[in-house]
Amino acid sequence: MRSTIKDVAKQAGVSIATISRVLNKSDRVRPATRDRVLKIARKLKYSPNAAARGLITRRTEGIGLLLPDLHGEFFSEIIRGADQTAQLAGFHLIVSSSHSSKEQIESALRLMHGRVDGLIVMSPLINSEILLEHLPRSLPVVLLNTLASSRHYDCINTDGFAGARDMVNYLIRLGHRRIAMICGSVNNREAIDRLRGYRAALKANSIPHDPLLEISGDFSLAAGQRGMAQILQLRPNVTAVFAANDAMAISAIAALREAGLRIPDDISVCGFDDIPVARYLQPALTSVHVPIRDLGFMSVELILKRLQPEKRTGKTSQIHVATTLSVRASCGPVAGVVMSRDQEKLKAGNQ
Amino acid sequence: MRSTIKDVAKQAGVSIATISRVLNKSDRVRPATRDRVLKIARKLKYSPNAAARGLITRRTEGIGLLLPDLHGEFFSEIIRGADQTAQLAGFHLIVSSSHSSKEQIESALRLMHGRVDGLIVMSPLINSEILLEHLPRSLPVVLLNTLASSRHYDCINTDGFAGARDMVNYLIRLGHRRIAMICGSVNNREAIDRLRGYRAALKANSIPHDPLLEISGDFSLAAGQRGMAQILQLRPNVTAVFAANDAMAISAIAALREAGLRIPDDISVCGFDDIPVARYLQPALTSVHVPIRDLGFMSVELILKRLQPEKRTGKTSQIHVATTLSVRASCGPVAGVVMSRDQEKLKAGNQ
DNA sequence: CCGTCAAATGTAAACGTTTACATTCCCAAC
DNA sequence: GTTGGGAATGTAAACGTTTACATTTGACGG
Repeated sequence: MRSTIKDVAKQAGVSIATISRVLNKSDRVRPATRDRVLKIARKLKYSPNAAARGLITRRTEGIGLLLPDLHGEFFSEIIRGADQTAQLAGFHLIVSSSHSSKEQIESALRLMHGRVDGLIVMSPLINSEILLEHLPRSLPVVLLNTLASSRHYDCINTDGFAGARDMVNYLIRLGHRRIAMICGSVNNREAIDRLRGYRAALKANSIPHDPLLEISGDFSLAAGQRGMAQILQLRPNVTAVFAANDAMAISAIAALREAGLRIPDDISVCGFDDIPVARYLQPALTSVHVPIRDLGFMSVELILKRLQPEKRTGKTSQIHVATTLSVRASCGPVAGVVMSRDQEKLKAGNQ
Repeated sequence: MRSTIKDVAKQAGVSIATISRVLNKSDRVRPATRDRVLKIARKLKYSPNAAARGLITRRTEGIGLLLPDLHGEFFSEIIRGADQTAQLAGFHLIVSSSHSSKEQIESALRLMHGRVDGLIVMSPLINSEILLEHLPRSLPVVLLNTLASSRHYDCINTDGFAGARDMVNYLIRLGHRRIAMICGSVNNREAIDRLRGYRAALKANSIPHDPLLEISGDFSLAAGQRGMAQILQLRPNVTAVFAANDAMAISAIAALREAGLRIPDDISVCGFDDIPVARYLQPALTSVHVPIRDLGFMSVELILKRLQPEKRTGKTSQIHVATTLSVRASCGPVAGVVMSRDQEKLKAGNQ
């Protein structure tokens, strides 16, 4: 049986209040007493019961992290960013992944009650009203890349629109006109943003929009392969493929290789997210860089801020995370076109 | 303010005990009463406070997951496997990453007290005694690929020794004699096992052991690149490189490409773990397959089993997880050697 | 030697549940 | 009509803390 505060009190010959004082604020207790208590506590391996303490203090020192069914490096980088920040503040993370249905998110939120002081919700898929309706009113909440972003909550959103637009603009400047996009999951906020950015860039460059070039996908490795198979039917029409995330870009490239095509000579491919492994691929993957770990870091920071009593209320933060282009080797000038000096420069770009 | 059981009781005109009965086992309460209570509970958005309940039931329905500073897909697959299993049983996961020092693991374990019913510890780095000493005696614990594996705890260990040995045997059968290994972190259990497997295979095939071919590394992307740079000094001596994990294999391949070498024609490369992305790389990566997600899954299962009162004590499980070889394109017969029919078959292998 | 006061420590209530035990209720059997 | 008994519900203790308030202690000035 785990030892309790009473055990320590009995052995030390003092009351439990004194133990509590020693362990917390050291609210003026005689040094001799303190030392004795500390020694006995250590001997008994005493550590306060979190439930009991949480009950009375109304603080759990926990932060809930609700994630969608994320795969790969994106997922782990978010968690690592969040956990590192939380740990520094003495908080822990309750991670819950895979929410798609109303019931799942409901039960996940219910689970969090009484266990966390704040909630980070990354829910690009869930219908806005359902989510907003079930969000606790009593807890600080951060909405991360969530479809239902609202003025009433602190929000962090990566600018998928601008990122995608910039990437497509880059492709266009390389001479590409027939650019396909392998899309993310339907109803996914990030997928929608990125698709919008793609369309906007085409429009701004007076390139007619061709629905056939918008290939459906779902951010998974398998989807990239399927999507590319579909695109290969359109070849040699298509000279560049923009995948809505890196995972799909990676498997798209694999499909291309299998078909005997060279990248970027025959066809250019780029991704989105710039996961750590992107720069080490063959060819190194051109991608829209998202500061993934910072997303987790900033989310926790926002929660911690709200936990300070004086910051409890007040205007919500609406954080816009900018993306940058990581230009690497997987995109080149359109095949058969002589490179202009401009394009040479572009291709050299940053690492 | 969040509503409590008292609020519900008052509105429903019954005692709090009845509310509790309705919400828990439905311990014979009149249907009319039950319906009334349920309706009011829903109206008030009541959900029981986890801390209060945990205090009295001594159950938190939480499982602690202590992970080392893991990167990439390995990390996320473990968590996903664990979380999915936990969710099905109504449990949640408290994830804590990054523990290297004694203090860190101590404080992480302290944090868990009163918050979890069981603990999964993956701690290949920590000194055995320190870890074992701080493990709670009162909680079910599963040691996952941990250096300090002990008969007194349920343990799950992937057979890194056999996996590495098999891989090196495979390379030898392909004709390789000068095989370098880029190692994992020093003092890391998995790194040690894999290195032992490498040495054992060499010895069994009467290939003299060359310390120069054991390159230090730490499982990170950067280390693979560094390691390969080191190996390139030895070329063309070395015909195959075995990286202790896939991340290092990936960046090793990148370094090789940068040096203008072809894989596997000039040099063969293989990894360990077989992360999901491995099969989509260029060339597709030959790797030792580890059922990563199952590791998380099985760990949670073991904890849940121990939580059943009748299974509380009893012989500990010592689970040995076998690896398999995922033979793909990144390894081939040694350069300049004519392929025998045997080797042809080997290379064709399974996908 | 007493009264005063601050410092040190103790006492007990509170947090929101669950649950053993007590009570009430109602109906059936005598 | 009384009694017995099971079903429904209520009462209160307990879980392990924190903390407002009460009490004890001891030093010191008068």
